[in-house]
Amino acid sequence: MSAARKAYDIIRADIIEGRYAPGDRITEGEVATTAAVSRTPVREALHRLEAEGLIRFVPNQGAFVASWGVEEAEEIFELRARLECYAVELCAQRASDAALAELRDLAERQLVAATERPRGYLKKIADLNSRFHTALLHASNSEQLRASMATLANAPLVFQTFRDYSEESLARSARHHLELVEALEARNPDWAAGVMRAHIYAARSVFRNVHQSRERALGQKTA
Amino acid sequence: MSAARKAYDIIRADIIEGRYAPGDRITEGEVATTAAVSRTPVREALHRLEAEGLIRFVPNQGAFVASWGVEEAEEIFELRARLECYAVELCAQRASDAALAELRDLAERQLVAATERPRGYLKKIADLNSRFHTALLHASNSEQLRASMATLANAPLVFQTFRDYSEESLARSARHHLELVEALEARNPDWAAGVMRAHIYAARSVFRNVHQSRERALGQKTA
DNA sequence: CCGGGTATAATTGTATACAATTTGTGAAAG
DNA sequence: CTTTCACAAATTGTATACAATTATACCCGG
Repeated sequence: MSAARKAYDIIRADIIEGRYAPGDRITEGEVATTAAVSRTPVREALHRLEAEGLIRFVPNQGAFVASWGVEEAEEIFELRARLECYAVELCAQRASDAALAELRDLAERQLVAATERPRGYLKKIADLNSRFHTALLHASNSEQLRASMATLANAPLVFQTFRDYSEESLARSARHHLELVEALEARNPDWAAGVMRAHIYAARSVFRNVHQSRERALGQKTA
Repeated sequence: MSAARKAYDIIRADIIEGRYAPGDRITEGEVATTAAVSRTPVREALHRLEAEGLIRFVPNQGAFVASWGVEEAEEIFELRARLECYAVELCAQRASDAALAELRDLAERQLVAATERPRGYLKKIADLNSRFHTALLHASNSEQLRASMATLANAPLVFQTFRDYSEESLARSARHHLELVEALEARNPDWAAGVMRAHIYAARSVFRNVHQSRERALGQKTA
């Protein structure tokens, strides 16, 4: 594995898993030491992460972990709704049978995990969910779309909220995926887009509820 | 100006203005020489351009100028339709009066240029058009949207097709901009989005016609 | 004449060294 | 005691040097 990739993986994991807090400054030297590579590939990784929206660069000051307000989160959901709907429309026209089979497999395993809830099922669901959306994007086979979506691959947003999903919401999310596959197998772009819209807006609704709960909790704490 | 920015500007201009053909390989050393900087900032610029979709990286082989088929062009128009519609919806809610005034000014000047056609009006229209869409994006005030659109800032597509616009198409494009401003001033997101959709799909139509003409011309040539 | 393989050259990937800018500290003046 | 200026430490930005990988050219065998 290349040194740049190594640095990228480490920094990304540190951000997503919360070892860097939003707004934190990431110094190149520190990462270079922990990753046991030089600063050059670290800079490369940081710039890539900036393009993906996980960090922001300030000239001559370095990299800071991006922080989203609730407003920006709403925008991300809106953008995902529009772009992923387009993705599934393309999929309905283009996806190979093999790709559809893979999507079905992922969706079915996610539904099993969501209903049977084995040990560590939350992590498993998050992983399957991520792979499902990635596979979808891949099956849409559009380089331009992939590039646009890359900036929204804000896994933190999805990842962090997953543990706040109710059991029913988790199952519904998995069922959305399954219905989406059905729509794709039927080669019906409108159906697929409709399911995807519902999927994203349902996720936004969960996010809003969680956020409001947190706000209330904070309000009581400070009061 | 930083060396990285310098290299970025040079490479980008070389691609957009056709000095690099699609599929061409860009070697770091060559750029470093012409830009009079070291390879380090050149690599940085290349990676940024990759994020913006203008070039593609192959590991251990370097950077290649991206090439779009007609299929990819269609995708870019689709993506622009969806993203810019969202942009104007945000604008209708958020844009300051000053921003609206600037947009109106740009649109009016474009209409004048399109109807009176002074010397060098094509370049002027291209410039005003570009500034209009940039101002729109800025007024929408969404960092996430800006990042997503950056990957589609494929000026080559817009720039090259402008000289193929008929006089009527040029005027219509300018009128679209004016009506869009009117919709924004009325704070009506649906109206604004509708105008934008029409605007983009009209542009796509022109592109298709031009493309088909070119195809025919090529067909006769080779026949 | 053509295909394969090896050696050489060119290019990318990485590390290190240096320059430029910023930030933090501390002492002196008010 | 606070503020301001200067200096020092730290960090980013860039250049250069080196290692690893890939492309090319040439020679040899068929």
